[in-house]
Amino acid sequence: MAALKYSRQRESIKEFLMTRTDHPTADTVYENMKIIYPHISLGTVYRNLSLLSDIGEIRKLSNFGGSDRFDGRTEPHCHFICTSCGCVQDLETADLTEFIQKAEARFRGRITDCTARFSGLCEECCQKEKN
Amino acid sequence: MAALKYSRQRESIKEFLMTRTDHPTADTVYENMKIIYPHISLGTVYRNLSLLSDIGEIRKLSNFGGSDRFDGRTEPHCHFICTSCGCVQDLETADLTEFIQKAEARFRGRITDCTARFSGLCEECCQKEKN
DNA sequence: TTGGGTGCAAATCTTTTGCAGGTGT
DNA sequence: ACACCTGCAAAAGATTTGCACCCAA
Repeated sequence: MAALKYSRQRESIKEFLMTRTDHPTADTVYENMKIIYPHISLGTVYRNLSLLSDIGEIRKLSNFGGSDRFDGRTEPHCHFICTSCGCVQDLETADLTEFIQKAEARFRGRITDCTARFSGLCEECCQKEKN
Repeated sequence: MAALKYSRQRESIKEFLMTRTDHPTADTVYENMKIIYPHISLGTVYRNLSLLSDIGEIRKLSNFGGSDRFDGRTEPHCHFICTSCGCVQDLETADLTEFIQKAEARFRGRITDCTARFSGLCEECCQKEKN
């Protein structure tokens, strides 16, 4: 494991993700970083996203249908994706730990993490459907 | 929705998936189909996998780190991926429905599906670690 | 000074698609 | 015959990587 050196790009990427709750894609991060660093490259964004997610400072949400998304919240929580508008939201699920324990009880290996993803209609799309 | 016509390639792909429990990637399916149909194309494999998954005869498991994987089992069940060897296994989780209900109780939209994915060490890798 | 970080561009990998010809119904 | 399906190849997207230069420690 290489020693980590400070980089303002990486700090900005992390800060940016902390301010967002919509789980942006790498490209969205890139677009926003360009405002601050006009010459930043997509490669740098990917490298840092991957690095941050490796050291656990952000979470990478693999394929919700298109590009990967990134999440500044690292505590365990679940995600919801709307099948109509495609938005991704956080979901509070208090029983995640319990759920993991139950699963581990009947599994012959070791479970350390769980990613639960719900899908359906978000509040907004639910409303629209009624009209 | 277009009318569905029989195709031996599609049947073989489905049959193949039913015999496997390791959730192969499109490329693995392709390699195996080539044994039966030497001239089959990767495009055909992708088209059929996507079609079968649309009509619910197979399940598509999006990004477990690399390519998508496909599952011949369609009843609700969870998956486990080993962080060490990368294998993907089925996991029996009886309480999935209950888990969904609990989540829906505190959500202001409608939840219709849930995909839960566990990670950790599989039985084999657990053993190896002890040595 | 040194090794990590960056920008740039090319390369890779996965998946999708246009097209012309083949095939089930 | 009419759609749908296929093989082939090119295209499209997303992510990774090689390289030369830059910068934090």
